[in-house]
Amino acid sequence: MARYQAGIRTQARIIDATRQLLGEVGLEGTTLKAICDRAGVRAGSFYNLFASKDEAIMRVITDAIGTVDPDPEGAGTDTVGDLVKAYARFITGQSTVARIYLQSVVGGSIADDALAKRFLRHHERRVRRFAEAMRRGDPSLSPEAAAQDAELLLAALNGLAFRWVLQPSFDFTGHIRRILAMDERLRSAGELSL
Amino acid sequence: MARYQAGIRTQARIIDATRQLLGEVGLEGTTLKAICDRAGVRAGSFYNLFASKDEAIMRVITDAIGTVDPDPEGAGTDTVGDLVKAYARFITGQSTVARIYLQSVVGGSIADDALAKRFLRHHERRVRRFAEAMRRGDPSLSPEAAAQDAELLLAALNGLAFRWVLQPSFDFTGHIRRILAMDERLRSAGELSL
DNA sequence: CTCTAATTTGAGTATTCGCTCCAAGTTTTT
DNA sequence: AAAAACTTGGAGCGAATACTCAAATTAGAG
Repeated sequence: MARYQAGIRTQARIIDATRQLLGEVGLEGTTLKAICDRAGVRAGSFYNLFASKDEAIMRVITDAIGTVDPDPEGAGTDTVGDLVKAYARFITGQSTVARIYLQSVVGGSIADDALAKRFLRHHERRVRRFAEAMRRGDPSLSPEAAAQDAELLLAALNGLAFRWVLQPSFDFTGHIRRILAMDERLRSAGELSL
Repeated sequence: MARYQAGIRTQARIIDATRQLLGEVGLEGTTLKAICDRAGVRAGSFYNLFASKDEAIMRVITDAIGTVDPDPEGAGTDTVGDLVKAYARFITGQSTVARIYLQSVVGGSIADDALAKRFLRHHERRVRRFAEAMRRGDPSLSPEAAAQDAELLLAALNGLAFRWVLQPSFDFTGHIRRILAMDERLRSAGELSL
């Protein structure tokens, strides 16, 4: 949409404002007026550059999801522990986006199908990474079993993130460490999956 | 508020309508008008019996949470497997409430502190149940370790529920069975926690 | 420099929301 | 029979929402 420098800069200001607001006041506080006020722009300008409010919000979310992809090159040398740590960093570092992510999935307020599918693809990519790392750690693991174990481990991680949203004082990183220690123990013990 | 039969019946109709709507159109579709239309009541009557729309919604949620409490007597003979099964039944049977539950925790739209605290208490009670069952299965487990393991197991269960909301075709019960099998294996193997 | 198109403005619109108030009538309890 | 609770029907408030549009301004390609 934007072709001139002015438009491009304005777009960037709007995205920045949207990102800030999502972090500060959440999804429901991020109104059009709030975005425009913070970006220093009238509603007319906004709609000259964006088709809808949701478009701006989706841009923020998808941008954030894209940037937190661990090991985007997929070098294939990560251990399960590395991936768990990367996940924990995502949650604690980008707690805003994490919350929005949970919120969008569960709420359905923004969740048009496109976004839901995107989240799903993101999740599946992550499952694949985890499964590959698991098989590197234990080559005897079948691809199917690894995928299921990965799904389960990620469920636990998401559940801990959820728990953290429910109670910010919850010791999220402590439980992550616990998972890491368990992974360590299991690997040295061999056999038992997950 | 309601003291006469008429008021009590109307209250029940309103609660029913609210519950149905939450299931059919979600939190954001459950407007005052929708509730009143379905209950066959004018707004004036509604506010004669409820202080606010949120009060009605909170009643539905807290009622639902109360009814799904497994083993309300707390007989103390459940195994971890029983509790996992009970949880799975809660999710698959009361998926509406489960979704609202996740939504309320994560969304903050209804989440006044009272409701958040209630959810937290509910979760903590569940953690306690799980931890007790774990210690019955393995008396050598310290209370602290059991509590942490319970927290982790519940995180995994919540994560699976979340995953199911994200993709309704997800094999939720299959993964639950997987957890049950894992629990079985670990118990026969002794030692390793969770 | 000029002309076109992108951009911005400022003042809207239309709708929905939760909620209030009231007068009049009905039902239930005391 | 009196009092209290309840319902109706409606009008309407104030605030918020996402969004629109004509006109003015500005940027940039030629």
